[in-house]
Amino acid sequence: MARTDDRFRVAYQELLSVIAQQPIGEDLPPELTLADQLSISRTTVRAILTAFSEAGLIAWKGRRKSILRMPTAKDQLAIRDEYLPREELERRFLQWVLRFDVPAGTPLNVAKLAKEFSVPPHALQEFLSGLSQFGLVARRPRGGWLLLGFTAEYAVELSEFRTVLELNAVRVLVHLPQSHPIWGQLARLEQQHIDLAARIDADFHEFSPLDEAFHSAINSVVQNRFVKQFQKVITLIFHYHYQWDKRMERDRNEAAIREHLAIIAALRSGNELAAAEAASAHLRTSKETLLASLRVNALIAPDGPSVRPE
Amino acid sequence: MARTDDRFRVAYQELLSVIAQQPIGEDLPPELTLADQLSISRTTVRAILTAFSEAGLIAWKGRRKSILRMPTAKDQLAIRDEYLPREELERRFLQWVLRFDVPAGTPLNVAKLAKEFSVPPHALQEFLSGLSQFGLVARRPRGGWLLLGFTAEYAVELSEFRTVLELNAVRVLVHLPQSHPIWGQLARLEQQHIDLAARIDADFHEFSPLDEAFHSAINSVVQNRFVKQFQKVITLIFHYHYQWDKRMERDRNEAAIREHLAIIAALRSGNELAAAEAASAHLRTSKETLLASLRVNALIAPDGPSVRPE
DNA sequence: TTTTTATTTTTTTTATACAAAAAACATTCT
DNA sequence: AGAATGTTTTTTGTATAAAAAAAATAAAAA
Repeated sequence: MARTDDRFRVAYQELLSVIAQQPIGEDLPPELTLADQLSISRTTVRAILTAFSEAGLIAWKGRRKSILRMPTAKDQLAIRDEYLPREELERRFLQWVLRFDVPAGTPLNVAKLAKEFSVPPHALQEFLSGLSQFGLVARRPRGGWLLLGFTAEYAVELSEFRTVLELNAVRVLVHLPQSHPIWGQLARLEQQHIDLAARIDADFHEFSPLDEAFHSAINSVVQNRFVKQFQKVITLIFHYHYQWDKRMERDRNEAAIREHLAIIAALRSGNELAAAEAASAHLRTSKETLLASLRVNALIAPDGPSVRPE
Repeated sequence: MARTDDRFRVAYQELLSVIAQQPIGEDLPPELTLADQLSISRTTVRAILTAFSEAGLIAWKGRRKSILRMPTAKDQLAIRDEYLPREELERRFLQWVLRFDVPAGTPLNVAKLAKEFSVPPHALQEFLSGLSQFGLVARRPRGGWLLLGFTAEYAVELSEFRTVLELNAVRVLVHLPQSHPIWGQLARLEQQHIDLAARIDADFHEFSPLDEAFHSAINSVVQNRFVKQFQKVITLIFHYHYQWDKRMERDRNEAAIREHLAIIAALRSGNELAAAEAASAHLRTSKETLLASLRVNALIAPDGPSVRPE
């Protein structure tokens, strides 16, 4: 039919709670002010005010909008959340792709998938179009979409690309002056690594967020929109896979902590080659881990969506 | 209404010309064979055959489809080409963005633009969504799209990203064995550079394609889908800008040829550092040229939609 | 039994309609 | 005059419809 009135409903509820916190008889600010506060257009503000007026919540005449009574349960407006927000779709779809490694070349049915993920079909279409930039899906020559899937080759190329970007960041970082905030950050991270290493037997699962913090700190010294773009996918994919492969997690994490500490030390030494070598070594292990987790996942989930390790 | 029958019309014309080249009385191959030949589904083949049969072109009964008469001018079907193919849209849109450097933050009207570029609105929507990955456009918080535009910062970040990728390629290339085909390719390119240098006064515009060939040869040694993805945008943007800025074209090209030759020599020496340094120097000039062309373009194209004293 | 055709069912693609929301414009009140 | 409101016009997002094309299935002929 027409576009949803979700925006109206959300703003309605918001304004309702504003009214609830004010005394009866108080005047509301001008429409434009309300529009700014609620981040909506004046049109929508007026729609809400009309609704309030009809409900007897306010007396609206000219530029006076005085509160007549406190809102009750009856004034509440149900907010339908049939549709997922874009980010949630992204998360869910990637999870779907990465979890059951769907065979490369599976055709996707847009209408069905849209229902499954509870988004309008065109939203999914657009989302797929975005994903095709990352090579996870592709448009079929005669219409429709193909899921290219998260294959071993994909993982290898992603790892290599990650290495290129991160080594570049390391090369930049190593020459930054002592006054740069990154050094303080690294010192804090170093301490956290040492702390965790001391109690690794008990708390080895605390490593995952620390890993993410470490790598994102290193990459933060490169201010480049293209790099950031990819960083998003890279962290997402590495992070997901990390969560599954539970074999040897303790040992793996302990080893990674040592590698991280080696990188920090090398960075501090100011020796570009040494730093690059330390980072390179760590990224190599990381790549191997990713590939191993792919293989394991292929073994434990060989038949369709039935096996959910959640 | 419904989807267009462009596919039908194109295939119709194609099959018509096939018939025209065969004697009367000849039988056409099975539907599936025709479908494969024309790259369409059997359904569409049958639709065409039905049309031919009704026009008295063929006698179609069971699995016999014999040609009754030669096609005449009346049998021709007009092919409407109202819509641009995707690639053409991409080319045109980028040209539009890059040419009139539209101020950053201009809102885009999807419906109008779709008409202007003669594509269905949703095709443009999808295209914009793809472009947003490259940071040229962005979705507005409250609906609609913003053209972020090709700003100087964008150019700088793009150049830097290009440098990261290309230096990586150089570092890989320098260690490749003599038997690798890239060395032969480089030798041929070197010769072409020397040739062009000798007649630079007359033929300096021949440099542009040579430049593209040179850089794409270097990058070809990195087989990575993410790298290739970006290579596309990078070459496109650099190439466009290269074409406009005609100031000092001869001198610029001559200098670039020298730099290219220096890179080739350094690569051949097998010295990674020297090669990286040579490439780095060239990419620096290239970045400067791009930035200069941006400034010039802002000066020489002060009419049209671009005059905005900001 | 295999190949080819006939028929039916899905799926994709486009157009259109329409309400919601935003934006632009005109008017009124302080 | 300037701020706020009332009114009108654009634009956008979603649903629906419908045709085209593809895919799947059943039937028939070689």
